Amino acid sequence: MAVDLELAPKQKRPAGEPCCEPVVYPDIQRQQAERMAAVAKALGEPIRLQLVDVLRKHAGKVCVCELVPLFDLSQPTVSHHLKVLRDAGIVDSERRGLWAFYYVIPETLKELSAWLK
Amino acid sequence: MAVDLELAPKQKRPAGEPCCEPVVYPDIQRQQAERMAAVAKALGEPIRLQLVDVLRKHAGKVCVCELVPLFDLSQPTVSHHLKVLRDAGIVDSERRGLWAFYYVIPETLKELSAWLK
DNA sequence: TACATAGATAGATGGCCGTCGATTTGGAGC
DNA sequence: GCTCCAAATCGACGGCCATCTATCTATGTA
Repeated sequence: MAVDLELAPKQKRPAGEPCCEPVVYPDIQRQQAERMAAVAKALGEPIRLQLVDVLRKHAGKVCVCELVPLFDLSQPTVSHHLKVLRDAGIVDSERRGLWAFYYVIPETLKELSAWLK
Repeated sequence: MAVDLELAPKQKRPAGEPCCEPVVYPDIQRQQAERMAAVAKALGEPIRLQLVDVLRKHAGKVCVCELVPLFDLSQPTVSHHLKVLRDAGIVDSERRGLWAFYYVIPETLKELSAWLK
């Protein structure tokens, strides 16, 4: 059984002892994982990922009034999801008169993409 | 106001009419977005992303009994999170005697990484 | 001024999900 | 058979979150 390269309990140990040496997991990695998890969480809702998908398909910025009819959801619900995406730093918005235009911030997605790779 | 390249309401329209032409959003893209959202959702919990982080730091496979003491969580909770990751196709496991060894399936992460890029 | 419209916010509701302790499963060894 | 142990599953609880309707804010127009 080739467990040499693997992280396995080191040996048989007396009952009552902890099962194995704790693996080190540095705080820096922990913090970055938490940051990435926050971005992933925002993308974890199908509607939000679809919003991102639509937004980045357009070079410019997309009016909210174009986004709402794409989904079988109320306007406040879409507005809520856009806010979640904005709070996660995935999109940003810009107001022009009555209209609000949303656009993707590519760096945030790139950051997660790089972490996953 | 330069909205030429942007997705903006096309014109003033009579009251009562829908606010704008619906943007086309093909079902294929919708389906893939939903698949990617499922993966992102599984990664959206800090503990789960940390589990993935630990697993991929090791070339081989990691025993559950090594993972549990890394977090301030009960054994059933860690087991639950591992199951969520496995159901999403992000990790898989292999039993050897009393121990269970988990490992990352790199393709799934690559797929999401590519989608984000 | 008043009115209409786009989008954001507030508050309520229902369901999902993370967590736990208790129990079960299944393999190892006696 | 029996016991011990690692891991998974069960059942319950509590909090978070997606959704809605209703309302508010802000801007444009008459």
